[in-house]
Amino acid sequence: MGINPYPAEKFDVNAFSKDIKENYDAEKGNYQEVSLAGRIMMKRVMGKASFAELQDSSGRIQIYVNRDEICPGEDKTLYNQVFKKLLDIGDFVGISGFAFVTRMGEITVHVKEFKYLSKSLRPLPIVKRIKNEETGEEEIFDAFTDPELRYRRRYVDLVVNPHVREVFLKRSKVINSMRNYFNDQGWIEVETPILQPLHGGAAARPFVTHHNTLDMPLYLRIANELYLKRLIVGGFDGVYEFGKMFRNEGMDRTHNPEFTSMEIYVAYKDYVWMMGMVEECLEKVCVAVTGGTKVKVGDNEIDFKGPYRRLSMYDSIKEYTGIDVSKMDEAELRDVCKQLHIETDNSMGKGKLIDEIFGEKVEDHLIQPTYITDYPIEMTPLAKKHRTEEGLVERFELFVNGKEIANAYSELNDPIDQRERLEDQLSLAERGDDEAMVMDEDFVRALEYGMPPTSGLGIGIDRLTMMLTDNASIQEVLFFPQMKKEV
RNA sequence: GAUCGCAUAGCUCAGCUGGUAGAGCAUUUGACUUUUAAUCAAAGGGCCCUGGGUUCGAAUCCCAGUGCGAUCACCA
Repeated sequence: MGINPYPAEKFDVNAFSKDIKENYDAEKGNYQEVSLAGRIMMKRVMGKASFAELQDSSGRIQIYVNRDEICPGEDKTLYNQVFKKLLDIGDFVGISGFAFVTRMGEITVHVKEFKYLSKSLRPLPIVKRIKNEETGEEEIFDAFTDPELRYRRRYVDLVVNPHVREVFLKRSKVINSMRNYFNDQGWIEVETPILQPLHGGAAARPFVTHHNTLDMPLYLRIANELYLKRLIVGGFDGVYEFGKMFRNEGMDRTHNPEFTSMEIYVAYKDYVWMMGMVEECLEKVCVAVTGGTKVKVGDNEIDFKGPYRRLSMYDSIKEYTGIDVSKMDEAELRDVCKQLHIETDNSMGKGKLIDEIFGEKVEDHLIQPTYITDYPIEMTPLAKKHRTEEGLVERFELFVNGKEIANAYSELNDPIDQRERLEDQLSLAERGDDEAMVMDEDFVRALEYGMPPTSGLGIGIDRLTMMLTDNASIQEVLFFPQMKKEV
């Protein structure tokens, strides 16, 4: 028939379905020469006239096709063969025509020209949506819901499930609004190595790879903290990076082997200042993504409007267990764990025991955004010692809906203290702790050149997006979550 | 890593105590010039996840495996 199913030339679009549906006014007579392109998602043929639904990037709109209008001469092939027979759901077409309202009251594009843009060889899942006349709610039939198929063929998921598309648009807004906020403060977006000779900056098992020319092992980064602090040494006042981190650990609904974190370091600040910054930033992000400061997460309504409650870790334990652990030694803490029915083992030090109690008894209660401050020194080798409290560091984590979404310190900039703390980690590693940090001599050397007092912050972007889109699974906020091999 | 659940047509799902594989939508053919989950008439469509076993006979029962999900443990 001489029809190219995959034409090379461009097709100029001058309107989107959403704009037409929102702004068409029969009295004004606007949108009388529109060109749209998209996929055919439904077809209703009735002899010499037909209706179809065209889906473009903004949504769907009904189109009306009349045989004698798209085929004015004797040759009715374009309508009878091409439109009625060959055109399948999922095919891309370009149309030109004018907007009007049907007898049923639906804004529709009356097609004058019709062009094949691309053929779909595989059938799309057909998802039907109908408005229930009694309730007014939209009911969905034959939804494409199988999680395995949705994740493996995300492209199909995105075509047929508009709510999925919406999640990823929000994810983009999370990152963009945060980036805009940082840029407005004059901080610099930077990039640091993903392939690192040492996997520093966090406690996790890395992925290992090998560089052929250098003939040396390289690690996919588990964190970028140590590199960002080198840049503060180098004289930047504020640096931040959005980037993928890689951890070779278990997978579940909140863990993917690669995930996105945002880390920021600002010179001449401390963790108290950082709490104020985070409040301001998250409030703006929440408004950008959801339109307001309140967001529904599961059964709770979270309000991201600052200021957030601030509670030291010891006080939080006292509040939810009635026990003051602040002066306890390791043996006493072990007794407390026993009393609270928390399992412990001998490798756990004082810091770990406190963390266990916190995790078991406090975390779940922290629904509205809450800063937990001042952590035991043992678990935090990169944070500065507390200015007044012995045995603690200047650190906070932000908890929302019972989950941690941000972690921040007054950064340790004393090179002698830093070396000792990393050496303590080494001895932990020798005792069998496979999550202990490694010594990074160059990083300590950088601190020896002098780093200004600095506050640093890390936010898990995937987790934050899950919260702001009310998704319980990380796979719902990643386009392509890691899957096992397809059989 | 442990426990539990699921796997049948392109999609969503039935399929009982074992006896020729089912529906709706989609697809194909035909009718229909403003329909809207269009309608009406007809047709095609299956490695019942894989491999063993029990049985005269297995989608169904048993064992093993694979994939996915949920809960738990570890972590962000």
